[in-house]
Amino acid sequence: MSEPVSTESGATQISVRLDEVDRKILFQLQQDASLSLDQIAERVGASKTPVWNRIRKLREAGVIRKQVAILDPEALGLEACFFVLVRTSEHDKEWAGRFLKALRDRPEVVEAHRLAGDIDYILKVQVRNARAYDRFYQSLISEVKIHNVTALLSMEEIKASSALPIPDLPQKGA
Amino acid sequence: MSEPVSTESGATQISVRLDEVDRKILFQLQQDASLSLDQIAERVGASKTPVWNRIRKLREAGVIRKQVAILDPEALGLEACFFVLVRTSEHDKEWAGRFLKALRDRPEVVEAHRLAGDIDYILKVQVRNARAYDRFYQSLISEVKIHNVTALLSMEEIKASSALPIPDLPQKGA
DNA sequence: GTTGAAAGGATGGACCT
DNA sequence: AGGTCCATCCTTTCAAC
Repeated sequence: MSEPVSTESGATQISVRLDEVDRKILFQLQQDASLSLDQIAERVGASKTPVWNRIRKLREAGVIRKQVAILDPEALGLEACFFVLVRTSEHDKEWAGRFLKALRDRPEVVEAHRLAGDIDYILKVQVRNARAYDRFYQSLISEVKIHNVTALLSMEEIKASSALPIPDLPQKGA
Repeated sequence: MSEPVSTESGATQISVRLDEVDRKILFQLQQDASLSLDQIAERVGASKTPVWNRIRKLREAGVIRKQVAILDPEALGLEACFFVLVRTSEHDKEWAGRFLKALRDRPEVVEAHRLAGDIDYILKVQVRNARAYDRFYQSLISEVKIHNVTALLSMEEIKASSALPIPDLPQKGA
C-alpha cells in the first residue's frame, strides 16, 4: 500500500505531466464524456484498466474538473448573447467585492474576466432578447457603480468549443 | 400529447416547452452530468423512469446537446486567455469563408462570434502564454487580411459557468 | 408514475506479461 | 509499468402494472 496522495478538489496542480495516452483520453472526454470505458480504451489504443486508472488520476489531480451536459441556448429560448466591456473608476477592494457578488448572483452572466488594460472587465451574458439584456443592465448598474459600459451583440456563434487545446508533449530526444 | 416531432440531430427546436421538472433536470445535468439517474430523480423530486424518459426526450429534441468533461486550463499549462476584438474592411463572402476556416482550424480559438456594430468579431483564445498568443496572432493575420485587432488579456477568471440560465427556474433566495 | 427484473457498464482484485 | 480475466456492485434500460 502506498500512502494516499492528498489531492484536494480545489488544488490546482501546475506541473501535471501528461503522456500521449493521457492526452488522447482527455481529448476524447472533451468531445464526449458519455463514452463507455471500453469505447475510450479502444479509441486511445489501450485497455480498460489502465485507462480507468488514468482517468481517476486525472480527476484527482484536478485536470478533469467535472462532467456536464451542454445545452442548446436557442432551445431554451436564449437567443441573445452579449459581450459586455466594463470600465470602472473605482478600484477599491470593497467595490470589487460587490461587483463580483453581483456577477455571481446573476445566472445570465455566463462568464466574467478581470482584464489588463483600459477595459477592466469583460462579461458574457446570455439572455432571451434585447429587452432581457436591458433589464439585466439596469439591474446591474443600480447595484454597483460602473463608469462605462459597451455591449457587443453577437449575431452568430461561429465557433463554440468546450474543448481546450491540449498542448503537445515536450519531445524528449527530439 | 403531441405527435412525434421529427428531431434530427442538428435540428434546433425553437419551441420546446419545458415544465418545472424538465427544468430541474436540466439544472442538475448542467451542474454535474455524472450523477446517476437515482440521484437526479431524488433531487428533482420524481422517480427514475419518468426522469429517464424526460432526459431521453430532451436529448432527442436537441435541448441537451452533449455531455463533456470540463478540464482545468491551468492544469494543462494554458495560463493565458485573450479576448480578441477584430475589425475588418473586407466584408465579402470569400473573405468571411477563409476567416471562418482559419478560426475553425485553430484549436486555441475556443469561441468566436460575429458581432453587430463596429467591431466585427470577437474571439476567445486560450494559450500557454503571451508568446504563444503572438504566434497565433502572426499566423492568423498571415492567413487572412484583418484591418484592426485589439487583444484583451484576462488577468483573472471571475466566473466561468458552462451552465446556461434556465428561464423561469426559481433561483434560491426567491 | 411506480415497481422490479434483466442487461450492461463500472470498479477494483488477482495475476500474468 | 500495462494487459487479461474475473467477480461484484451499481446503473441503465425497459417491460409490466
